[in-house]
Amino acid sequence: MALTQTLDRKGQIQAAAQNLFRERGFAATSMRDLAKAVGIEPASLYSHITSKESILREICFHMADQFFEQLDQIDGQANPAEQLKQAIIGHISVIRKNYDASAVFLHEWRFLEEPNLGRFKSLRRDYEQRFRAILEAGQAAGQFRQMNMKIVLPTLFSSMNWAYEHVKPATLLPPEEVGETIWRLFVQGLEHK
Amino acid sequence: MALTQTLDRKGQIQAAAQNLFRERGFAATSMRDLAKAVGIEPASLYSHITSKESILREICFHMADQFFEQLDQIDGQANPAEQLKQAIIGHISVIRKNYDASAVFLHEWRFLEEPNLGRFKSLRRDYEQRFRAILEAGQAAGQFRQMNMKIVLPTLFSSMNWAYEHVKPATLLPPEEVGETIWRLFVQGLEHK
DNA sequence: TAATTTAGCTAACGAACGTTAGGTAAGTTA
DNA sequence: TAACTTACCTAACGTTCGTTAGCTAAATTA
Repeated sequence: MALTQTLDRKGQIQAAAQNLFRERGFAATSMRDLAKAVGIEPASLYSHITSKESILREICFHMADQFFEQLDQIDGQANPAEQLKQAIIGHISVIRKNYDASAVFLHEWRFLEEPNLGRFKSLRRDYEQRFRAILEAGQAAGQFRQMNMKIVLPTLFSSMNWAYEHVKPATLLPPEEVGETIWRLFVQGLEHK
Repeated sequence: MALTQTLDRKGQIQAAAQNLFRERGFAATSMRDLAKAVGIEPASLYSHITSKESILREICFHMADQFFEQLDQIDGQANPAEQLKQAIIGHISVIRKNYDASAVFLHEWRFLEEPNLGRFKSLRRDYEQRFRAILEAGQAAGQFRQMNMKIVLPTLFSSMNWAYEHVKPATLLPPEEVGETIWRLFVQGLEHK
């Protein structure tokens, strides 16, 4: 990440780890790679962290916190379509603000060890349920058509999560534009009315 | 995959590798893990393959072949919306027929070494262009609304590619149903007309 | 049947892995 | 100033990594 010089050592390690874990994956990144990126000896990392997995753990759970915080800012009075729009834009904004960390959150969580792995999966399930509730409210209110939620829900998440895996230029599209386009695609479809 | 007993050794190695690379990732799967899954000694693998990367290479390019074959079966006379439907269902069918291998294709290709990595990326770009051409034909014909293709195209691919990463029950939904639901979502949207 | 190939084995190579032990020199606190 | 803490170092630990060398016994071919 940028502005590394303003971070303390712990922060530098986390930032470098986010970047390396994103680019090469957790398993293919060695502690020696990480130490080199930070500019210290491998053994010195252990003055600041307790294990390789602990770095991954902090990245994953910190991202989870941010996704939940964003959900809490949705207008509870708005109609389902409007709530969905806010949730989509919020989700994408969190990804965009944490380019490296969100890729790690999305792809590398499986290298968490128990009990963290179980806790993580549980949080993820809760988060998905919040989106499901919005979609079902839309159906109950007659605003959304009846569709198989087992398909629509993962499709929505896949659509929101693509942002991290593309090259920088594409990801520089403003989150509001990406979010609104995906939302319009989902609500109105490609076809002219 | 099932029916291992009907495969020759090379085929068994490929099937086991597809499964392990999907479940743990390429980097976190050792040749000793692979040998154990096949039931032979690690060194014996090298009677059938030339390197760990060569296994990955065969998986990735074999999947690429299948995706392109599927595209060639689309009805060139049909209108863009119909062509899109066929392309989506075809893409998802290929994934479904190759549950493990498609996950490897989608996630582990970055561990290819040059020049295979470059060749792979190029094939991928070509494949995406074929979908883009269908969408743009729909816009040119006035059937699809004008939307930012830099967003719509990756959204479409993300939507099609989720199938592999979910637990078995969800993936047992028939490809036609998944494909048609995603297609309807894209063309008509969630909202009632 | 003799010669060759195939498919596996044991053993081991050098390199890289995550991590720990133990020390040093500078900065901080009592 | 003396005691302690912090942030790093060098050195090395035991393990695992992908892969090779060299062998054997069975299957195949001449």
